Amino acid sequence: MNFDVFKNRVSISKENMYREFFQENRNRIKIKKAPVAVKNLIKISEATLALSNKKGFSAMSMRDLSTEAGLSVGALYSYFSSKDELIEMIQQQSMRVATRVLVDQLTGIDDPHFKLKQAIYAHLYLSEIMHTWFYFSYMETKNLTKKVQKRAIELELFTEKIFTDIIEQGKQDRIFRDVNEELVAAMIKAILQDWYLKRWKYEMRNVSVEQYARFLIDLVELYLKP
Amino acid sequence: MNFDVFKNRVSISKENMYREFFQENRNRIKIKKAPVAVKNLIKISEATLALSNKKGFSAMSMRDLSTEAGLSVGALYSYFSSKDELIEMIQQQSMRVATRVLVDQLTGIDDPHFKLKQAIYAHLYLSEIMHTWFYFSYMETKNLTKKVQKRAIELELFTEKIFTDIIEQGKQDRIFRDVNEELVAAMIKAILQDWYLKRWKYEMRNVSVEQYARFLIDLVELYLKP
DNA sequence: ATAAAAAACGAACGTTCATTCGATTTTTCT
DNA sequence: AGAAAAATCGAATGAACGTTCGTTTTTTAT
Repeated sequence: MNFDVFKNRVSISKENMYREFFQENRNRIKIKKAPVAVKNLIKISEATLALSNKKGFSAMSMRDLSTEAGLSVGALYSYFSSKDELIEMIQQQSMRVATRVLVDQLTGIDDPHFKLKQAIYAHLYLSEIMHTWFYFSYMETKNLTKKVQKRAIELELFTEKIFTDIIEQGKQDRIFRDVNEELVAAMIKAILQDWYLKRWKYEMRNVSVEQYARFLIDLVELYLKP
Repeated sequence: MNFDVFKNRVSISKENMYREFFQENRNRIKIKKAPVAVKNLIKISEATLALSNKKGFSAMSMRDLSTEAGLSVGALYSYFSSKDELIEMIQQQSMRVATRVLVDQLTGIDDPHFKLKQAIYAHLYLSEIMHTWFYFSYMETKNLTKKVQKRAIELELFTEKIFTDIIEQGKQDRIFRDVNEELVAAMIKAILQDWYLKRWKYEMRNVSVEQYARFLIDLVELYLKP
């Protein structure tokens, strides 16, 4: 599976993401019209992630955000009621999309070899499409509210469990050798995360997502071979 | 090599570290007496790393730091002239110790198998001893001054090159098979970093440093076997 | 014991922050 | 076209920030 195919299949339209989000939060958001709200929610979300990833969320001022998003400071507060709520909003929205895509990509697949491969591709490609959010989530989680931290940790463990389960299944089927599946899963996650955390390095060296995916799959398959 | 042996061998004494640092920066630091300065520099450094790792460096106020370090705000400014300089000071000090230990541990070793093993142990054990600084360095670098960022990137590439060089040597000696050494080195670094970035996870699961080191060494040796 | 030197103190300063809200502009509806 | 509703604006507010500096306390040297 190559990157473009995945991108199309998933077709995460930010438009759809935020329209759905707006419907569910009509009561909290002061804006009435969906098209206006969706357009600005996207601008705000992208500006927040861009600024946070550049100099850190707590160093990002609302004046900075106002400039970057092209909205007045007052207007920003029509979409959320505090800096903390802004983050909660972005996190809730992004986490939902990410988990939905991951689960969708894997349901119905039984063969551990294939499922493992698919899980790696899905993770990697997803982090490529939603790069700014993945990076933000990793780097800022510890600085955010307890509520947001808790959700982030749950996601980390949830995605890791996807791998643990696949490996366990493979062991039972005698397809994989007897390994410590928790350590292998943690190792896979660490390598997946390095891709979006050290983008500058891989770009510098002209390593493509596909190459990286192949490398990781080969590594894991070799390690699991009975 | 187990952790305790390493710990004794390198004997990174904070006392010595900061005494050396004080001697070199007598002109900048307003404090005259070495014992006083060293004692407080250690307190300040540890308090800074603890607070930053909990809620982020830019969210840490000088009043917070004053409380945590047990020194008045005014007294803090006898040791550095600005928040930025404080970080530069801590980084300079820690980076020097880290690189010195790594280089010392590897000079004189020729066998690629053994050198690779030693490099992994040294990295892992060092990050265990200097955990707060490694964590801080990873998480905060992007929020700091350009000067400090540049030094951090250089260190990342320097330590990665240690691995690239070992693998290259092993390939030439026909001990390792023909692999993309840049990707393998990046993978090793990612796994090494995961150890100090996700400590909570490995503690939760009772994984020891030695176990983790063994796992990584086995993985790499298996991957490199001709 | 006392004076001088060193260290620590913390209120005060000017700036920047998140957040608010009455005024203004833009859009919608008749 | 004009009135009502929706959206945007940005100056104002008070709290919190990094940093300074005259004063007080502690240590050192005589």
